[in-house]
Amino acid sequence: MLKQEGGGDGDGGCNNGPHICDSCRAAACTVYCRADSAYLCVSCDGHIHAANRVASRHERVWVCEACERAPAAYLCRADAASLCATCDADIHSANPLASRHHRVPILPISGSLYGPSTTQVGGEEEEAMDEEDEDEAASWLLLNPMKNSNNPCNGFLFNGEVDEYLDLVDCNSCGDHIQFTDQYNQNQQQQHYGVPHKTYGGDSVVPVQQQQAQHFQLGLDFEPSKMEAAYSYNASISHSVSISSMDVGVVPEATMSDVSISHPRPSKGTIDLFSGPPLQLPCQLTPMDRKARVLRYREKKKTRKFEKTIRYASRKAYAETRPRIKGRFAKRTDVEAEVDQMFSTNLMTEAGYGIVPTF
DNA sequence: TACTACAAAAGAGCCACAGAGTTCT
DNA sequence: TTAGAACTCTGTGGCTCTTTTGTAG
Repeated sequence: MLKQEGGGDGDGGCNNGPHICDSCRAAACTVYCRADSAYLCVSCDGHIHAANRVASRHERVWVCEACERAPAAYLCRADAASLCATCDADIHSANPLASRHHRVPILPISGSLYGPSTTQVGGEEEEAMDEEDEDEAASWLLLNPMKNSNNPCNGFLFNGEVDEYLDLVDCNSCGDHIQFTDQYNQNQQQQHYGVPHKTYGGDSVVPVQQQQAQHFQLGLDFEPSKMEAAYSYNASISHSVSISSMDVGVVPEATMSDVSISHPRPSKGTIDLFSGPPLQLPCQLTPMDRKARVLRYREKKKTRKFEKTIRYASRKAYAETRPRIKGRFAKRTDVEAEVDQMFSTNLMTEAGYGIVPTF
């Protein structure tokens, strides 16, 4: 397919952290300039390519939103994400639904990306999408944990419910939720390092998708000094929900990507934040902030997953073989227990380790 | 436009049991 | 202080029921 461009580190891969801006060497890059063969952050790109007319005509492409290490080659409309060839292949070959995502080759962008005179070649769609996303991102992100310091637990909604898409890291200090955050942190650790928190003799812990975990480590530290602490984003949604878009039918169609994230039906007893009068952003955002927010939002949107993770494959196996009455687990009869005993014995023999195989 | 009836979707809860974790002796 | 027993808690999947939302008349 597309040859990996640039490849500053020569790895061309998607397995390390985000590519650092070749100019300031501080922020994560957001665009790749072909003319300069350079990865640039929002700020440096703005400075460099607004310097003169020649520079402003440099063709740039967004950096892959998944790995942040290679120039994007395709735009996935369903995920509203720009992806490099490698990530595109990875993500969209993961399952049949993902493979149906409509993707289009990304066209280079030129001119000023962030000013009012944005002239993107074939970027109108992107721009329109930006607006949509910005609005939505504003809804999602307006409770900025950094800025809204009155309530240390502002990741939680008024009735104590967790808004799972807000950053939870800052809530560690909230005493009422220590138990939750402990669990969260455990899970986070587990996902972060791809190592089970503990190794169990019996229950074989299902390995967390390490590749995905890495994606979450990348974060979107556009302004490391300001944002890193708040947004060292690990995207652990909840203890029973994992976050891969690769192993689930996520956002199957373009419409889904819009519908599913926007205003999920509030469950009983929850407060619908979207139904009230329009909430105001806590402060005026700079274009850079907005861009960063949108990108961060997109990243979350992309990696969001509603399917639960099986932590204990053995329990799953037991549950599946367990007799049921109207969906409920039923007591085993002696005969069933015997048969089950035989079954598990055979399984142990075949597997060789006495551990229920993971799926 | 307001109301009613129905369908669809979503979420909660239930069940038994293996095994991890905690407390007690 | 350590070992073992006893107890408590957690997680697992499929079904049903309830609630909410959307649509048609």
